[in-house]
Amino acid sequence: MTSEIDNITQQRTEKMQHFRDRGIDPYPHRYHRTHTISQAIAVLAQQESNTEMKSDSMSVAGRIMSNRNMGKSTFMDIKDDSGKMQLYFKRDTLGEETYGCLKDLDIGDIIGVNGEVFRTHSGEPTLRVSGYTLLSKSLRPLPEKWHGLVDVEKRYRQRYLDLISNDEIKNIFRTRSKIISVLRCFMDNKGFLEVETPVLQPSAGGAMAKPFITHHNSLNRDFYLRIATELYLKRIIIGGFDKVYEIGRIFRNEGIDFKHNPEFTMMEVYEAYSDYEKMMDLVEQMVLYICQETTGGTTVNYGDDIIDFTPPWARLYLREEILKYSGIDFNEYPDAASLRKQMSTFGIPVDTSKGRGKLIDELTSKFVEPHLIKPTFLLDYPIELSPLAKRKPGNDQLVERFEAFAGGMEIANSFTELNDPLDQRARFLQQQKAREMGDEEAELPDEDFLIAMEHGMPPTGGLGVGIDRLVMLITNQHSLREIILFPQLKTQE
RNA sequence: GAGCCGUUAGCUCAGUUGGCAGAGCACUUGACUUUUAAUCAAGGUGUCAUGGGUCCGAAUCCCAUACGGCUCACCA
Repeated sequence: MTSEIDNITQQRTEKMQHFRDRGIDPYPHRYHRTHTISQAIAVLAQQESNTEMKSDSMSVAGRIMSNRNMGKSTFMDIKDDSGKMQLYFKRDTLGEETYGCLKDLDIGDIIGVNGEVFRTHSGEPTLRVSGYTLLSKSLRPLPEKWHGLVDVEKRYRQRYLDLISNDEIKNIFRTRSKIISVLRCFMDNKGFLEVETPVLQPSAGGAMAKPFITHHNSLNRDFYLRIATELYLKRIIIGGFDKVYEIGRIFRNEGIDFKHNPEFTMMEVYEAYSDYEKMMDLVEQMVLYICQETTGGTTVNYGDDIIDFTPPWARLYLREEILKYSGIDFNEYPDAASLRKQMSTFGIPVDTSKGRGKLIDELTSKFVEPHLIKPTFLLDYPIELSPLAKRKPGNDQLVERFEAFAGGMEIANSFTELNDPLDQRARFLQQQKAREMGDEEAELPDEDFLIAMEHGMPPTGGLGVGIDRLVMLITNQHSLREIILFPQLKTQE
């Protein structure tokens, strides 16, 4: 790009050529290391506590992170996935020629070294190098050693540099991986079957969101990237697998911000003969278990707050909480027009294309959600917002649905699943009307799904958990981009 | 999609009222056999995001564009 980087790359390319000139492959096929760096340091600690143990030669490998040349001796730091260790190269040990070739090594190169571990005067665990092997020559300079990589855009676009130079970043992604593995373990132990359903769907259903559209060439038709796994998982329940879950990538064609990435990871769970009450218990147990297995405790720090996941979580009614925080009782406004009018007298700007459900949703996210720091269930949602959920007995306007919140974010959504095919058909029709009124996110009718349900679906509890947001909570990160390795950014140029 | 802020060396950052483009790290050369943000001496390094404009003169002022951040809108 500029002459400077060309310059550095050219110098390093020349150094690489020096190795070739000496008959050394700068990119050898393999290297046998006997220990990781943390294992090597552990061996040193063993030797120190047991003086009869003799120090054996061992080999480790890693990336050179710093280089302190002192003339006839040289110190380097190398880093592998397990940690960091100092290397001590001495001319008297290596011989003049081998020692002299150190000048062709650079920060960023990956090397293998063998020797014995010892501790320097200042207590630093160090490997006294008796031989080294270049494993990969680096042609570009690393970010600055002290400040690391700070530029947020570069951190996301060149995440590998972020991982190399900012150690704490790796821990976030280790925790993310652990959370998913612990979650899987939890579900498996509860007897749930992990299944996979199509990402490419002829019609995008199961949630209210705009889909991505793609094209299948040989079928010559468009497909949608899934916005939810719901309708396929329910078909599986109908098929007789009583407890299923899927952890999968979901795609929604919407704006990007600290809480939203166009692709994100969600777990959906369906259990026959369960309902939303039992799903609340499941969520409480699940999140507590994940927290304990990943942090060792029942609480996490999230910003200035401490969040305790110990059950039971607060179970509050949506209507009462909206009333409490906004002063509006949506029961008094049975249609969109009257609710909209009431909201505007409260000075809340309202989009006239929104139906009653969307208005209630807006009241929730604007007035209630920010207060839900402690783990909380909000119960009983308006029917307009939930075309796949079963009505609340005794109240035709509400469904048996909850959303779980923590840290001011929604982390789970669940309902007692609608299994009455005639009601389901009517709800789809209602959604179609909303769509004709201009609601682009209304649920699309899915005839194939209706046929499935007409064969008989057991009473079922369903649950969706936003894995990314759960990871944000556990790792105390306040942007999705910090917990997704490659967050979506605009392409440059 | 709207508003505000940002973009200067490979990295981290200064840059005064519009008057020669700067530092540290990194890099090159030299000294140094337990250093550790090693130290010491010397050296090279720029499309000041991009494109226009104002001006004798622009990193600096104005306009547009790109990308990013924050706030809002939409959403989980």
